[in-house]
Amino acid sequence: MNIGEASSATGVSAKMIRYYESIGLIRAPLRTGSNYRVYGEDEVHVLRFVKRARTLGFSVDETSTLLGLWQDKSRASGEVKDVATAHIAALETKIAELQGMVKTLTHLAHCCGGDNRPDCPILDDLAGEGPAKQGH
Amino acid sequence: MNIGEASSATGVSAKMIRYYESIGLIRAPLRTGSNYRVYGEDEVHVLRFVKRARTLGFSVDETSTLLGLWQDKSRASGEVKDVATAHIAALETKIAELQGMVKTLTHLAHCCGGDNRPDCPILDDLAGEGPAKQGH
DNA sequence: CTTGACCTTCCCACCATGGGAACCTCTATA
DNA sequence: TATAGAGGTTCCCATGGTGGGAAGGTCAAG
Repeated sequence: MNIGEASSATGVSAKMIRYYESIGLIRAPLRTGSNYRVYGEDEVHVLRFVKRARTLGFSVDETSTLLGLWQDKSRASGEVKDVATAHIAALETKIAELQGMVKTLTHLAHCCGGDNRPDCPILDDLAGEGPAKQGH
Repeated sequence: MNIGEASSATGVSAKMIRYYESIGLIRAPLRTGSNYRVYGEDEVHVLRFVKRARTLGFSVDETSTLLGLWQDKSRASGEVKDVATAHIAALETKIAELQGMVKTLTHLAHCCGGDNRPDCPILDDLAGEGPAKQGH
C-alpha cells in the first residue's frame, strides 16, 4: 500500500504521515526498491488510532503515550484512564474559558444597538471606558 | 515612557509590543536620541484595547479590524456588532466541539475500570475495536 | 514513448509567543 | 568618575501541527 492509499484509508494526509514518522510517533515503514513507503494493515491500524486520538483533542505527545500503552500488553488500564481524565480536565478548563468570553461578548453585543449610530458599548468596553463589568 | 513601563502599564509584554508594531497592528512610536521607543497615554490606551480584545479571544486580524473601527469616528456600531457576533459564533462552535470530545472521553473513562487489568475500553475505542458509539 | 498521477526530499509559511545572544544606554552607587 | 546592573535595541530560533510548493524520480495507461 502506497502512502496515498494509506492516507485515504485513514484520513491522515500523506504530509502528516511523513511528519508523524519524522518525529518518531510512528515507525518508519519498509520501502520498495524505488524508495516508496509501503504500508500494511498494522500500520493502517496505528494510523487510525492516531487519527482518532488527535480528533479527540489529544496532543501528539499524549497520543504517543496512548500508543505506547496500547502496544504494551501488560499496561494497567489505570494509566490510560489517568491520561484521559487529565485530558478531560484540560478540555473543561478550556471550555470554561471560552464560555467566559462568550458571556462577556454576548452581554456587550446585547447592549450594542448595532445600528448606524457611532456609539458602541463593545468598543467602549474594549477601550476600558465603558461601565460594563467583566468580573474576571 | 519606556517600552518596559508601557508593558507593565498594559500587561502586554515588551516582546509582543514590538511584534505588534512589526506586523503593523500598532503604529511605530517616536524614539529617543538613543533609539528607545517612547510611549504616551494614547499608545498605552491602544495597547490596553489590544490586550482586552486578545483576552476576549479575538485574533490579531480581528483586533486590527476593531481597532480601525474604534479609531474611525464615523463607523457604524453595526459593523462592530457583526464582528463580535461572528466571533461569538466561532467560539460557540469551538465550545460544542470540545464538549463533544469531553462527552466521548467521559463515557469511555466511565467504562474504564482504571485498575490494573489490561482491558481498557478507551484504548479499544481509539483502536476502533470497541463497541462504544461516538455518534458524531 | 509520452502523459499524468504519484512518490521522494527539502524548504517555507502560518499564528502568537517566548528565549536568548550580542550589543548599546541609562542610572545609582562606591 | 568609574563601574555595575537594569533595561533598551536588533536578530535569530523554537514551539505545534498543518499546508504549499519546487525539483526530481517512478509507475501505469494509452
